Amino acid sequence: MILRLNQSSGIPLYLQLMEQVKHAVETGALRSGDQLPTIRKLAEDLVMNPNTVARAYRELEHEGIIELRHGSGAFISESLAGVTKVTRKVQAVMQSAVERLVAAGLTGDEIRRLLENELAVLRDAKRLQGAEHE
Amino acid sequence: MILRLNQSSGIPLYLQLMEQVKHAVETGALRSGDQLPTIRKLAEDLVMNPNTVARAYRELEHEGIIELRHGSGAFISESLAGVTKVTRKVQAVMQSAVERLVAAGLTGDEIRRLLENELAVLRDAKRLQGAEHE
DNA sequence: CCAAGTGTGCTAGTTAGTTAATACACTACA
DNA sequence: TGTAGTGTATTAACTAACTAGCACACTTGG
Repeated sequence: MILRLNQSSGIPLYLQLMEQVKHAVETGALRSGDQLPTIRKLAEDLVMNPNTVARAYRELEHEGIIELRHGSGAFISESLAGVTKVTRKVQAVMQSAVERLVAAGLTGDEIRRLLENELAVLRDAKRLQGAEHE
Repeated sequence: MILRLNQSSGIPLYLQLMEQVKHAVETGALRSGDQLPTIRKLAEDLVMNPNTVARAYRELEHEGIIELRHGSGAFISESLAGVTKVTRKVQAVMQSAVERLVAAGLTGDEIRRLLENELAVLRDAKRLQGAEHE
């Protein structure tokens, strides 16, 4: 598995790392039990501070994507077995929607706004049902 | 038209203002030619610095949503006439997709990631066609 | 032509987020 | 059992974004 960084993109390095690991998991390039590069090793390869890699790993663990074992290393979680299949179906839904929107001439930003509006509507609806807003 | 702010949400005030103006335009609460509140007036009503309102207005102008006239005030652009009808259709596409995804148990964040992935795929596809990345 | 009301520009203070430096604690294995 | 390799924790420097203060410039209407 190959990880790359874009130092000048303005996107935080630790987020770039998280994104790439997630994407690798979703596409199947990384599977449950696979070991990730060591914090120090990866930091050296990418010429960055180990703390930054550590932060990416820590947050990935918090999201349940990976598992950190103290003296051993970082591994893809075991509980992600059936996830990819569901992901495929769900991806199809989003893909079809995005294709139609792009065909209608919308830009990425406009599509994002559309989604945010829709999510806002749902939040409002929930609030009216008496649910707590997180 | 009523504008409100959430001081403690962590979302920048000027973005909250922009969002609400955009939403009002999309829902038809504001129409082409309508005058918006004065920068100072709105700043006073909402207990914030006029510069923050000015920033929101400036960026809305840059996006073509409103038009600023120096000694006069701020007005909704004239060129937004047919926009809302297209918006309706396009909203329906997104709404249907989001409903299905929520029904599948996905959270807002997960749906956002799904969209970002899809947009990334499109960007990559375009790049391979030789198009320039903005 | 003047005065009140409008948007504009420049500058600085404040804050939150990101990254880096350094020292610590746990685990595997010879 | 000790040592090399792993993740962890604390602190500080750096950076970018947001907001505010204050002075300027344009327009309208009397």
